[in-house]
Amino acid sequence: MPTAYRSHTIGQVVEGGESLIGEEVTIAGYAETVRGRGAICFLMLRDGTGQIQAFLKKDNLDASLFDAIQSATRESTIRVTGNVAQKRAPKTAEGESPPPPEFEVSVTSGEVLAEASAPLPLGVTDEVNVGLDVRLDNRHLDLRRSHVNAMFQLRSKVLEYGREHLISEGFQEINTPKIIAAAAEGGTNLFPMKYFETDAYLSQSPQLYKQLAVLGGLERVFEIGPAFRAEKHDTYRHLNEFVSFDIEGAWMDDEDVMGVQERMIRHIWNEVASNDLALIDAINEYRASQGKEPVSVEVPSLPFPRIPYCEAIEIVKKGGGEIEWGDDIESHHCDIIASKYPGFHFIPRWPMSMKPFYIHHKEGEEGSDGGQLSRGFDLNFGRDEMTSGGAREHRVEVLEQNLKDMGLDPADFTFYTDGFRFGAPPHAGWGLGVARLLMVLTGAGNVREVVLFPRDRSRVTP
RNA sequence: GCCCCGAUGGUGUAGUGGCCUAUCAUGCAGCCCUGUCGAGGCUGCGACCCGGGUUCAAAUCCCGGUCGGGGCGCCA
Repeated sequence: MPTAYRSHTIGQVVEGGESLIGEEVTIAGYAETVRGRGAICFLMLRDGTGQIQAFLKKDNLDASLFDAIQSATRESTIRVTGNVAQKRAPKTAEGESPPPPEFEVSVTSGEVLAEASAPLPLGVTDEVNVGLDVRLDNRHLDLRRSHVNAMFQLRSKVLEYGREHLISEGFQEINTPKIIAAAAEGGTNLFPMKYFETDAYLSQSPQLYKQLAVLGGLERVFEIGPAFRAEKHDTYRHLNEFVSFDIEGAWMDDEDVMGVQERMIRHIWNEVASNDLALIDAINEYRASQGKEPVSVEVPSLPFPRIPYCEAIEIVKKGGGEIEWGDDIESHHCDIIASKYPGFHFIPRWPMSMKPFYIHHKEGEEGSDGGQLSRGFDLNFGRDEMTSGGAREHRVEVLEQNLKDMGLDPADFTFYTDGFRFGAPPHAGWGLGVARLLMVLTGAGNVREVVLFPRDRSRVTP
């Protein structure tokens, strides 16, 4: 649709050039390069949909406008009006076949909308590398780089396809509070805040609230929302504010929700592979310039491998890792497992002692040393954990015992446990780190790459 | 919280006590050329994180600070 500033997007002119030849269009964008200092001038304009060359001839337009555009700095925003024409073919080396026809706009009028300061804090099209910190300090410019832009377009697609899939399985979208009164789950540090005269915290997870929604009869719910953890970690995969893709479903167990998850991930990969490979190409073009292997969207087959905790421990032991039943499976252990299962894989049936109080267990399900197993699971991709989930405890007396066993006071959780006193459906769910999934899809080596304005231990701005 | 590493023009880098009035690329400014197209050619501009110390001499060695990177822990 035309807007006040343009009749066409650049993408429309690039793709529909043939049928637009001779037609007058108005386009607007960032000046990627401005070449020519004489009687003619080439302006490469870029908007969110593509890029195109605008051709300016001094004879064809107002002299002061010609000078203004010709001397415009890179990344200035410019609007031009002119006729679409086929570009003259570039010189090609002998034997090379000429490239397909391209189009340009032969400018007759226009306007410099906003001049960019020079020099730029980071080059949008420069070949030189830029450090992540400089990029994040200037995210507004970093985002103009095509592969970065592509990553965030993919992020939107991942959320869209994920939503789409869950809705198709009967899930409803909810929103839970991010300001909470008490330590919701324990186990992690929360950011304290003042809520008027009361002490409050930023929510670490929608866990307890999405369960209450299910207990209330909403049956199947999901939420895409922020979670906050006041942990001083400093790694490529942790942030203190992250977006979590959460689901919870009544009358389901751990195996049921693993099924939801693997189908959702397959759907996302499937849709990206059929609709969005241009975005992957933009990323791969950049990766090639950095000497990196291209990423490919390989739709995973179902079911994902299930490697129960006990078996995972054995794999780690056989692989030379030092680990005992009851230990957490750490990153270097995951490397051993990942060498056998490089893609997505579930690790179900963790020891109950390692899982939160709300995870369900079945009496009699025991590990090799007799320890109680839980119905909690993780989803990993390679060495990285994507998801934590499980069947939830729906028996209020067990729930209260679990709280006590973990050193928590049931009296602090009545807002939650009261939800179980009047009939509670067995239910299950999971939380998936959106950015971690995106790291897999885009090949990003750092979670900060795929988060617009990441919040880590030392960064609260921009 | 622990371990390791780093900080040089706007950006990315070279540099291992004197060869540094500091390299290269990119950028920026100007000129030339040009229907260019990763345009090209020429000229110029621009930097050693901060504070102490060692030394005849410090970008370089030492101490402290600040900021950053990698790994671990913990987790999504």
